[in-house]
Amino acid sequence: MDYGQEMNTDGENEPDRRCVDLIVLGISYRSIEADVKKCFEAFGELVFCEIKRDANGQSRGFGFIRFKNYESQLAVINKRHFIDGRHVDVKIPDSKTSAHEPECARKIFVARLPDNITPDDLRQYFSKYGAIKDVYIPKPARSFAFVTFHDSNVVRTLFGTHIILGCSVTVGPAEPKNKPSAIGDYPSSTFKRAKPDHSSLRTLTAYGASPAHSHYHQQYGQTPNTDMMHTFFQQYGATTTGSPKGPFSNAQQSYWGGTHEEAAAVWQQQQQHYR
DNA sequence: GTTGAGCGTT
Repeated sequence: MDYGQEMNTDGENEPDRRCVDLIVLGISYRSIEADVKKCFEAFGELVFCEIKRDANGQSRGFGFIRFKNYESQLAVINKRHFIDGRHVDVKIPDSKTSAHEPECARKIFVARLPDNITPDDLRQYFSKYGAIKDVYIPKPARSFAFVTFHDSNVVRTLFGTHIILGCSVTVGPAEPKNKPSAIGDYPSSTFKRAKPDHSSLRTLTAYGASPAHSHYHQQYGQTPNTDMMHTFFQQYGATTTGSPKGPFSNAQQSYWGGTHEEAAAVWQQQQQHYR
């Protein structure tokens, strides 16, 4: 699914100036794609135009369009237009930001947080990177927090170490909510070779990281680093003090072996061990 | 064969 984003004709690769699919509401059941197209092409070139239909081909009265240039999108959005004698509304679809993209994609996990840091502190610090939707700090404090942005694109740029109020904190991707065992959500094709070695703590730790790795891959298309794994373990209260090389030394190689089921089992042991 | 808030079979 690619609508030509790489063309970069109008700065559309910049996070806030990208064209997205727009929902067109209130289309006449009699209208066809050409009618919708004709209406919106007056504002700029479309790369996509579609009316949603049921199994019988009957229009469902709404559809989606996408412009090539952001200026065009700006011109039509949240305005009322007329197609075939009916007014239609154009909006950013809700499905794009909620259902289609999980909330955790817009969320960072902040670890090693001093207990005296407030939500306002975090808001103030991270707002220089992008608009913030929510800041969550558990009560009582547990040395971590979640910061949710409006745009998922800033998230991946923040992974690593940050200094907030003189304290070094670690930022990593947030795991899916209510799913510490959401290992089944990750593509098992990622893990298909070796068997995990239950005899070594190092391997246990490495396997425990695989959901985070996989999640990272799926969400951000990059290979996670040691720092990020560190963050992941802290999320679950695991002891990660000491050299980063410590329990993480063979994380990479182990990550690529083993199955999700195995990783899940080992992860359970891992958590027991650290209690 | 009608209708009129909603959210996308790929």
